[in-house]
Amino acid sequence: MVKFKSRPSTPNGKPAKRPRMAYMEDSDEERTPVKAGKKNLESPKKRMKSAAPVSGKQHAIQEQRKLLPIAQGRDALIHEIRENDVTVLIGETGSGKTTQIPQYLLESGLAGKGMIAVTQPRRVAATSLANRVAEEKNTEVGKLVGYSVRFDETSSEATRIKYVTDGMLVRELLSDPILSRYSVIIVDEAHERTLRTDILMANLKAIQQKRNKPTDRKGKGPAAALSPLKIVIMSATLDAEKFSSFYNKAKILYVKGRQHPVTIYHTATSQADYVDSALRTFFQIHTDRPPGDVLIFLPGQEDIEGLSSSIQLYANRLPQATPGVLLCPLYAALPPGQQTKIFSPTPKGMRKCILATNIAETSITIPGVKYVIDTGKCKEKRYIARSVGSGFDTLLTRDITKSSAMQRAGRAGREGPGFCFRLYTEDAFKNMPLSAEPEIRRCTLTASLLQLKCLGQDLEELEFMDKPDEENILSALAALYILGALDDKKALTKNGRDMAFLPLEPYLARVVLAARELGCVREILDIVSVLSSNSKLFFDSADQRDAALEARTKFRHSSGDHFTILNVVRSFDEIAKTETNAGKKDWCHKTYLNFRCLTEAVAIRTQLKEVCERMKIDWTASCGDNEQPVLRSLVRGLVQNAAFLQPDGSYKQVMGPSIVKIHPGSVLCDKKIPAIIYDELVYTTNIYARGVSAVPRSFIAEVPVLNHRKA
DNA sequence: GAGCACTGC
Repeated sequence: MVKFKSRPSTPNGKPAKRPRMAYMEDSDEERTPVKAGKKNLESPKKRMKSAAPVSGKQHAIQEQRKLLPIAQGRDALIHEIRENDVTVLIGETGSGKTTQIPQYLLESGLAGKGMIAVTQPRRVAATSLANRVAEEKNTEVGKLVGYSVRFDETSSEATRIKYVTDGMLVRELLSDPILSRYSVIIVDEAHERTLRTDILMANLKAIQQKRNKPTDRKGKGPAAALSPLKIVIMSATLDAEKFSSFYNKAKILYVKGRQHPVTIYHTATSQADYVDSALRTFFQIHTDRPPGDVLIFLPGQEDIEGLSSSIQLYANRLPQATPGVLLCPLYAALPPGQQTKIFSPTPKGMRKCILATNIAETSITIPGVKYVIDTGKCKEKRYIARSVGSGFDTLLTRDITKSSAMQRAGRAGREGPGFCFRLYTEDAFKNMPLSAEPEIRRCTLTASLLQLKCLGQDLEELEFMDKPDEENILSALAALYILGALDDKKALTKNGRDMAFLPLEPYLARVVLAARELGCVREILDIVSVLSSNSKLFFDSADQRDAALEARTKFRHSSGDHFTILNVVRSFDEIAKTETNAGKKDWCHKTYLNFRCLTEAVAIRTQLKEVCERMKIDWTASCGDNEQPVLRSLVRGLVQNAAFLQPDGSYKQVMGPSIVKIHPGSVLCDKKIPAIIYDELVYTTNIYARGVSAVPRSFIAEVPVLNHRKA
């Protein structure tokens, strides 16, 4: 039995005055509430009438819009944004800020002749928001309202509101450094502080200084013809002051959300085994509480699989009268077919139990959840910079942050009053950091540094909300130098510019450029496309491990994972010649390959071929069955990731001090290979090299930069 | 002997 404190507490840790407190409702912060002001431009009624011919569905949509919490503050919001160059808007979940504000700004004429961009950290968000807003505007997406994400652009000359991924806008800087097409840029989900959001926010500050300078508008300097830029930063409640002070004390506005009350319980004592506590808590809910689905937050796949089978075991032993349990695991690497189960309605007399990673915190909203069990744990990727180019990523379980805990609790109150059981004490909650450290402080900066170099900027000089770590910058500089993207004066080389032009990680871009010299671009594009796909090529869940290994043996290649990938892609291409989409899917299913990964890889490859053509790279050049050019190309990009076998069977980095092991998922695991190169190094239970190939030692020695360093 | 989540002309 897990003991929870009998008195529930509020999500932000303050004692509950009322037993059922609305999520995020109380706060002592001084706020500028947004209310319908007197400076109304037009009455709400008039506004709705002006919309296109009103069908029944349209009417319902417009009625719904009027009911959104943000609707009553419309005119005041427009007024504030008109008066201020930068506005920080804090909007709680369900306020409607992301769909409504762009429309308000357009309707008020505030955008002038320019476009309104709304940035999102995730692709799905950008596309689905554009669809939603187009529907509200009673038009097709791609006309007045459009979107732009990688591989998928739906916008036109007529587009005035464009939903884009933040990465897309950063890319756009390369061709249009002052983002001249836009008159308003709305940065949404700014609190997530992704690397791209931070780079964008730093650039926006500089761009606005250029575009809004009064002296320039009088006709002096190059900015004379520039139209001013409005910036709106939108975020969840935390960190408002930080955004505001970054933009010279920008005005902060608050919009209320619409969220059902969530009652929160903390455990009385801290729990040694969070998986076991989650198991007990689930059955306490299942036997004591009324119907409603349960969402359990766990750090990763391993815990999800473990807890899932324990729950199944105990559920089978319950008395017949107890409702059945429908288990739904949910993590990114799960085959999509098994993810859809979550959205289908819970069968009568059953209780759905969703076991999810962080993916359910922001990316996927699950209907019907009434109870949340929060283990208080997550996994975090963190780059450890080590002297010259020998850093590695860690992926370790750690405690979550306050903002994450609040987000998780909020997932219980989407459709009605809910309950959140935190498997940690109230003190533990109070001691959590407010929000996660921004990515710019904990991720590899190599790709961003290269992009900035192309803009004539530098990580050291650009003004960021949080400064990147010195060691991390040095490590990125070293990496780019080794790849030949920067010269010894830290200046961008021709090679570097070409690398930035390719939509690939710098090291993979270098592999493609090497393949150009060695005449094996065709093979390299096949490999690189899979490596830069988001999803994994091979599925691996505990229950089907042996069958999967068996089905895949025909792809295994003795020189390692890169050639194994090439074999898979070649087979898939063969199948694709004759099979329909369903046939390809079926083939993937039988061989335990991820259809999504291969589909994405094919899209990336197509894009890379187009880019190659523009760069005058012959992508049809092939080396046939000669493996040497392919391995040489890989070595050129992965030279930092080379390791030699030691007498004791371990591997030692060539350019760093670490002892590494070959990841168990690699085809070269347990093999004794004199020299290897690898895609990445991840520290979990050991320092593991993932994506490994065997290469002749001489290939590593012949890379120019190593000769340099010896000389 | 093992894989949090995202993104890109």
